[in-house]
Amino acid sequence: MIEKLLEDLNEQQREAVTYFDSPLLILAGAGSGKTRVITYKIAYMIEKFGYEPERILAVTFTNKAAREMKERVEQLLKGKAGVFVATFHSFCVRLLKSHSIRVGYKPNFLIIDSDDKKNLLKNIMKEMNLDTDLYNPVAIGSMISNVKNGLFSAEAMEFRGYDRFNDIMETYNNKLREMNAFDFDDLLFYAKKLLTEHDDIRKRYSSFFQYVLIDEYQDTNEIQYEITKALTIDKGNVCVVGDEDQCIYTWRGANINNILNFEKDFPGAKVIKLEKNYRCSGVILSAANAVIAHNKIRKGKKLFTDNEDGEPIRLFVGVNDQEEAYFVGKTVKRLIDTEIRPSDIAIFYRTNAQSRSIEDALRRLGINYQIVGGLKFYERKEIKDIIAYLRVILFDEDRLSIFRIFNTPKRGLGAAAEEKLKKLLDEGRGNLEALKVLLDTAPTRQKEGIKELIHIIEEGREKVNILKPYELVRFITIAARYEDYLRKEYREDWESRLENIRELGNTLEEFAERTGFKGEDLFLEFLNTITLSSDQDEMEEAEKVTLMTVHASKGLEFPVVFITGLEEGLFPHVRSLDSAEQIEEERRLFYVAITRAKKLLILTRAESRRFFGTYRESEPSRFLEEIPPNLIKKVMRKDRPSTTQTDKVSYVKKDKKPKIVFHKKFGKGVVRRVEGIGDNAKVTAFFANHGEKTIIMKFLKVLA
DNA sequence: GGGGCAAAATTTTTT
DNA sequence: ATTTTGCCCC
Repeated sequence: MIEKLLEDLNEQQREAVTYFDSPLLILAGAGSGKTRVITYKIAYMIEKFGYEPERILAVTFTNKAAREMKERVEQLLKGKAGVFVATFHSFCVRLLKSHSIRVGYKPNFLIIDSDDKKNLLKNIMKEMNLDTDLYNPVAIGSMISNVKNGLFSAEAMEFRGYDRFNDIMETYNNKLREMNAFDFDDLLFYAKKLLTEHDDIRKRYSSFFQYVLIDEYQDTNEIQYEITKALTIDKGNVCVVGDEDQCIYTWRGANINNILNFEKDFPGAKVIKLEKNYRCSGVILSAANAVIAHNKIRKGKKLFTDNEDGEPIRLFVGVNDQEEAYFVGKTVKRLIDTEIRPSDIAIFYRTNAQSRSIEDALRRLGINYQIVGGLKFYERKEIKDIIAYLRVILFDEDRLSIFRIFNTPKRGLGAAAEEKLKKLLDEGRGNLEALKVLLDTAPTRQKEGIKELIHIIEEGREKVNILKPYELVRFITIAARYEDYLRKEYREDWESRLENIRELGNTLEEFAERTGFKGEDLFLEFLNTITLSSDQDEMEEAEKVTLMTVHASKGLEFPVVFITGLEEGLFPHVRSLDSAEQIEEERRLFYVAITRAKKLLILTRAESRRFFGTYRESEPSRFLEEIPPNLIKKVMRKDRPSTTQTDKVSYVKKDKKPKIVFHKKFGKGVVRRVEGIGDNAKVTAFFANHGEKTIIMKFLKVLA
């Protein structure tokens, strides 16, 4: 049966699937059927050689990709396969679950996100009385990350004038250890430590896994390389798949040399190039080839395709970013009005800040869209608050979360009380005990607030293994009077925030059903899973246009792609102009963007763009000149944006009859204004007995 | 301790 | 231009 499947493949793909004699590097050009090759290879191993699925390790870049790969293998094998598909981070978590004791951690560890990391560093540096100009928490955080990833030593930082760097990092690591918590880098760092410094562990896993596949190998860092090597160097049972032309994460430690030097690092390695592109139109592929040919740091591939040339690439130049956004919106609308589905369209930009003007334009034109990246569901304040309560209930030593909820909602506990709590915790007490001591010494007007907190923690701990997960969320919401707090602090959108908390409860229930975890374990697993969720993992499959940064678009494809902001200083970004290497990375980024497009590619730029409130002239991106002019058709300005474009509110059209809506509490109302679209639109309506109210659309019924 | 105001920061890309 | 932070006063 598997032999029959091989007939679907071209010669190079087939060779890539069936080759097992030595370590294998598959240089997979964009759209060359890489996922197909990996899934067929896994199916082939199982069918032909009888490999045990759970002893095949496949590492992907996102959880979404992992899920899809698993599904596709199971489709091929017509049944459950149980292949071990993970991201590097989730693989490391699995490893640490079993062996964390060896690196001085308990197995029920917590993973902290970058927000926690920032707060922790902020506290540490405040305590050390450091100049916040030089010692910026986020900057120091990324330096710590670089040190943990082996990019440079702590001494190098001290040499650069950060003479307290080592102290900060040590304190930071100690605090994490006291909290039994890992940051993102620690997961890789300690997993690598397990595999390289504990030979029994390395032997156990390298003999357990019959084969290891690593996808997106061009974006692996030093530590990930070491992990790969530790797992496979004995038997050479490894296949890495990647494309050096798509390496776009060197700034966070990805080492392009991992892929460039694979043959040196894995003796006897074989290299197979996949150069036939099945995704892009001829025109789009020619443009991509022409652009990437300007790079020097590469192994060199030349993609070709049997696809038709297709439509020319369009280029639009707007006077400013708003006109650019308006053009994008209008064009999207026209495409949707004809034959294209919204979910077939993606709009890319270099920096998150650019999304704003595009969003405004789409909203004004009534186009449904989703943003991949940006503020994630679990990063919303109300969600982080409730999660902090959960964490305090679960982890007595979680110092970050106790401070987050200490006076949220307000319960009369200010800076002085916080300072006292801090002292008590510094003396080595757990959260609960510290609060109890605090209660004894607190002035009368603070006692109630502290009692409330103690009650939530004690009661929560009793209930955590008894209540259903969403009931615990409800208990917290009620016990902390969180709904009152939302009503008071967020008059505009408290309802949708409360709805988000309910959604958190639902997600917990689903997670419980799907994974079978219960009680404390459930919450712990859930928290760690959401911390490791990527932007793409949160992507919806709804009928919406998708907006995202070029980085976030990695691995995806769309029939229609817009690449916006093609200007010097923006794309390539101004912070990447100092070196040839950085320019090459920007070019790879542009190459990634181009090759996401299947049928139609639309490029845009603006002659002037707003930065920090003031307009600045901008030159066309050098990358535009690298595309052969005969592939491009310039689009002329036609309809200008309306002169009232500063006005973000779209008023109800006058020629239409007034809409009447119904609300559970306020009754019938007449719509005055609508801001936004869909379920999340803010509707301002006049209610006979309650006056004008602004309500989220999903809480309203539209009456005929 | 919290509300109100002025000053300062914001924009690279993220697991 | 908008959002976040920091400071002052009640």
